[in-house]
Amino acid sequence: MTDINSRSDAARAVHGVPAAADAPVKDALSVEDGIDFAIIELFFFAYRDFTSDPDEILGELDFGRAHHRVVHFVNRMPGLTVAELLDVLQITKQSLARVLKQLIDSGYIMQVQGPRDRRQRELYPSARGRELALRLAAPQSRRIREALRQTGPEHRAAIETFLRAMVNTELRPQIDRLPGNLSAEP
Amino acid sequence: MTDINSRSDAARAVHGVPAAADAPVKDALSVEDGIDFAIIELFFFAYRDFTSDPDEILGELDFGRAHHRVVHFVNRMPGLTVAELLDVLQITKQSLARVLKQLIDSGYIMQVQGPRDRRQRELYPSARGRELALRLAAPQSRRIREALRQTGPEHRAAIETFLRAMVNTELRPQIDRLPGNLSAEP
DNA sequence: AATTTATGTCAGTCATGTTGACTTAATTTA
DNA sequence: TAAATTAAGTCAACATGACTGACATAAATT
Repeated sequence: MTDINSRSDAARAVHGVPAAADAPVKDALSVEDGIDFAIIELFFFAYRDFTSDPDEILGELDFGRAHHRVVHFVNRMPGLTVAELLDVLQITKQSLARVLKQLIDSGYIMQVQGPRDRRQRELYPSARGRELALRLAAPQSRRIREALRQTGPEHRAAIETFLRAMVNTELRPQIDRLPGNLSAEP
Repeated sequence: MTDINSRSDAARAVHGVPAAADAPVKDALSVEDGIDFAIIELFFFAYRDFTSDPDEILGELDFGRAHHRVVHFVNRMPGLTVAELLDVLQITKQSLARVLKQLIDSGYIMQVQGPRDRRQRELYPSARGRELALRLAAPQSRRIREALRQTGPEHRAAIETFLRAMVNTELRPQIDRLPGNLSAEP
């Protein structure tokens, strides 16, 4: 085991660490510091467990979270183009390419040449892809249902409003365009 | 560009894809399928933007999200041991080792030999580490404050209850032990 | 006819997670 | 006290999913 209090010169250069070791801070950061730690941490733990349910199913199929996201949005917005999918996921096309190829090769997602613009590829789920999307969403939906039950279902609107307000303003129109959201079609 | 409707034999073997191409499913998955897509998607988008704020600060320091989590919990639970930190983060010690070493080398986190059990290493932030934790938490807290304002602050309790209920039951005691949460000290 | 756009692909890199094997020092147990 | 267990650290190899940059093809637009 190396010396318990040592520091490399390289780190000192990058971070400008003073040569003299300062004292360890022993008091905990707390709400008194003006930061909403309760919700910050709840959000972290909640999201971690929220994603763990589908992860198990995905593991069996040798898929990852990236596959989940693609399957999800293709099922929610069938016929969307590759460019539109990239826009929703906010990743690069090189990043999408691998998982999309795997999903197409294994028959979960199908491509159809764009009817107006034949350069485009419209993405659709196959029956198998539809089934997978439902299977992945089911445990998440169950978790939400149970959490809402514990909270009191009358608070549903407030929770939706809060989560929507947590999203960057410029992305909210995109969310509202998803099917089955109150604000969608007339 | 390769044939738009082709499928490898390998994929067919693993996933048991039928030889005949089935038809693309053209209707969108929707609330009518009995799944709470609204909250599933809001949670996804909200968490993505929630983590993007600190990501920018971390990028400047050549740190990542893993560093953020370590800095956060060491500041919230100063003096916790390596084993306790692993328990909170739910990662392996080899995974933690890299980022923890970097944080110690660059003077954000300090180790103190356990007073009772000298095998243990208690982790504390330095003044610099405390400062970083606050700097990373600030934009997240601001986002939450603004979202709560839009929702109506009277719904705060419901939102906390909901998020807490989204966490796996067995982890809730751990959350409640964090400082400044109503249910903590008397 | 030239340019732009939509998609796909190759190659390399990085961050962060994993498993497995092993060491050292300290504590606990038999 | 000797043996076993525990806390922490380390080495090596690997997987996933992100990134950048460069380039190819076909189709649409200018």
